[in-house]
Amino acid sequence: MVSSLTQGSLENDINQDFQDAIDVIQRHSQTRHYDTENKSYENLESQQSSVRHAISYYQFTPHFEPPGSMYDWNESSSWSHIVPDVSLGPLCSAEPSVFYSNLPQRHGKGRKKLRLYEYLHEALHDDNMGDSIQWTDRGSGIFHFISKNKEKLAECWGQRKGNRKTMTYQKMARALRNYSRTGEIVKVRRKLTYQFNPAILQRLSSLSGYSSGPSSRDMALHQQGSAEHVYYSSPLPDCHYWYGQYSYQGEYDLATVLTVHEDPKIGVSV
DNA sequence: GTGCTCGGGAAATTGC
DNA sequence: AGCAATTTCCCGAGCA
Repeated sequence: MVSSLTQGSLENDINQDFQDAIDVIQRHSQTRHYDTENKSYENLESQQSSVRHAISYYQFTPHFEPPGSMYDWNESSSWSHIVPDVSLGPLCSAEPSVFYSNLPQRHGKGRKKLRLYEYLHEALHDDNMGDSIQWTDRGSGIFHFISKNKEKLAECWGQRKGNRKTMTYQKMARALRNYSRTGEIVKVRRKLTYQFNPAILQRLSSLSGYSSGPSSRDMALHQQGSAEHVYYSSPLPDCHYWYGQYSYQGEYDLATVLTVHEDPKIGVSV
């Protein structure tokens, strides 16, 4: 569904912005090499045991409403609009992110504002934010905030946006809850844990050059627990499948999440 | 009871 | 001016 939704209009819409994004990405790739895989490995390793315990948390809101008409998955916001203001205060500048600082400022007309979910995706690939936000399962777009430092990330977000008052995790979480209405990000029934919509994740990952596919560690983890896996076959790929999990599955099996992204039939084209 | 997290209503703010 | 996307404040609920 998303494949057909995204392809046509996306190509038309992105054009110049996408070219800009490529420029940004190229600059980025020249200036920094991310060890996100390793971070992901460590994270997964540390959480491997907790993952099993976590499964019981994954009881999704039965009243969750798929975006449907509310959210247009054709949305093709450019990546270049996430260019930082480079006006980060002491908190963030104290731990400068090359990712941010090397990006050019582009505030031309038609540039959309930086969205929170885009910032979070950036932060997930920012080593400096590794103590605030981490992937729980990168391939599935599940991430969690670190309780101890979640306020730091929130403050950076607030500074990035140039808010008058200090952003707090509570306020940022309120914005995240709004996403569950529109579908960009949904809350996972686990403490401080959220999940990107796969289509959004795929788009962000593609545009930023980060693979959203399962890492070898993911695969290893997957194989390790393969006996426990339940392979849900859904005739509806990507979004429908994703929403199906949230809407209809009584219990969320993390193994399913690890599985679904390995199914080539359930690809999300961008 | 307390602290933390979560969920959501509602008004205000900001940028396009 | 209208709208989208938050931001801000607030209240209540559940849990350890």
